[in-house]
Amino acid sequence: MRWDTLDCEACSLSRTLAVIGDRWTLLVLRDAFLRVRRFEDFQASLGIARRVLTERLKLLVDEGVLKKVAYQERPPRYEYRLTEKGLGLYPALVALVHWGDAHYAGKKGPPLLHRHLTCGHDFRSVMTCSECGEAIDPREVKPHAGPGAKKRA
Amino acid sequence: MRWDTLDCEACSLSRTLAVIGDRWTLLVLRDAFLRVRRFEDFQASLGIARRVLTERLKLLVDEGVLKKVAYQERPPRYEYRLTEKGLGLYPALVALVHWGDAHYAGKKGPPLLHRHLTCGHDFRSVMTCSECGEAIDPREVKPHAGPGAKKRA
DNA sequence: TGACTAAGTTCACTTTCAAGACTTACTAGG
DNA sequence: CCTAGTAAGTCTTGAAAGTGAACTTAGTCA
Repeated sequence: MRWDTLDCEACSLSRTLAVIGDRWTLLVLRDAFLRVRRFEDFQASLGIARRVLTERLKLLVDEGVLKKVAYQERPPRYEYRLTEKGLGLYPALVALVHWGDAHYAGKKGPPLLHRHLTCGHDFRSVMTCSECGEAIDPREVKPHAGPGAKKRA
Repeated sequence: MRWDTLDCEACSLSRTLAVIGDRWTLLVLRDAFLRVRRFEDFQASLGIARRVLTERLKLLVDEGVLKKVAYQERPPRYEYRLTEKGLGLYPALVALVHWGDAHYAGKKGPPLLHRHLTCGHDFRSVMTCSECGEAIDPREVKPHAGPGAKKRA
């Protein structure tokens, strides 16, 4: 299988990675969640090749994860903002950050904390079941084929 | 910044991506969660270059996400199993899958469903606050510097 | 008209990946 | 002892992606 055919796989993870799985894309999204919006600001924060940044932003816009919005008309200047679809990636992003906190924080502790404004505390993400509200233990999950599964011969 | 210096960044997402951000790694982990264990089985499922698979498995073992265990002694044969650290990636993985379900499932629906054995239902993941138990809305989160933040000049 | 800014695009080189073949280690069985 | 088989790699070549820096474009403003 080739990386550039991931979007054709009957697998939601493959299709997701077709959009956000290239190098730097999740870090671009991290910055978008930290309210970075302009090309130069993404570039300054990440320090990556400008062509790579251009390509990542374009794909995210094409897939509706970010939207390119004019913030000035004379001359026309653009910024990139998260869409609802893009906001939907937040749980995955925060879960990755918290996993990194748990395993790679170092002696000083995590570099970034997340304050839940609703209750006023710094939080860790807990993944719960949409049906019963319990925290999910991967040992208590059984994957099974859904309607979009590839047919077995 | 170069991709191969991500682990040196004062950012948990960077450090996480240093471990799981290369091509195919999350798909290797997907298969591990689906109980694929042997090299040939990963290779058959993914269809990727054998050298790439070797490298991905090695890094995951080196970082303690998978463990390489002998399942036979004569001749010695190995399989790769998730560790507790590896199980900790489950929330992020499932969040990515459910995001893909929401946006790329197609007409038939998602290819794979997840049955929560505790309550007997297929579930979607809901990320909640560890402190108050409410579902997290990214608009109600404020990131702020933690103890491991890089010092400002 | 020249300087400036933002947002790209281009170039030469390096690194990573794809595809397939090949190698190694260690049997089991004749 | 030899051969065939299996699992898990390693190697080679060509293609694709990424790096780092310079350059270009568009549209101002003074």
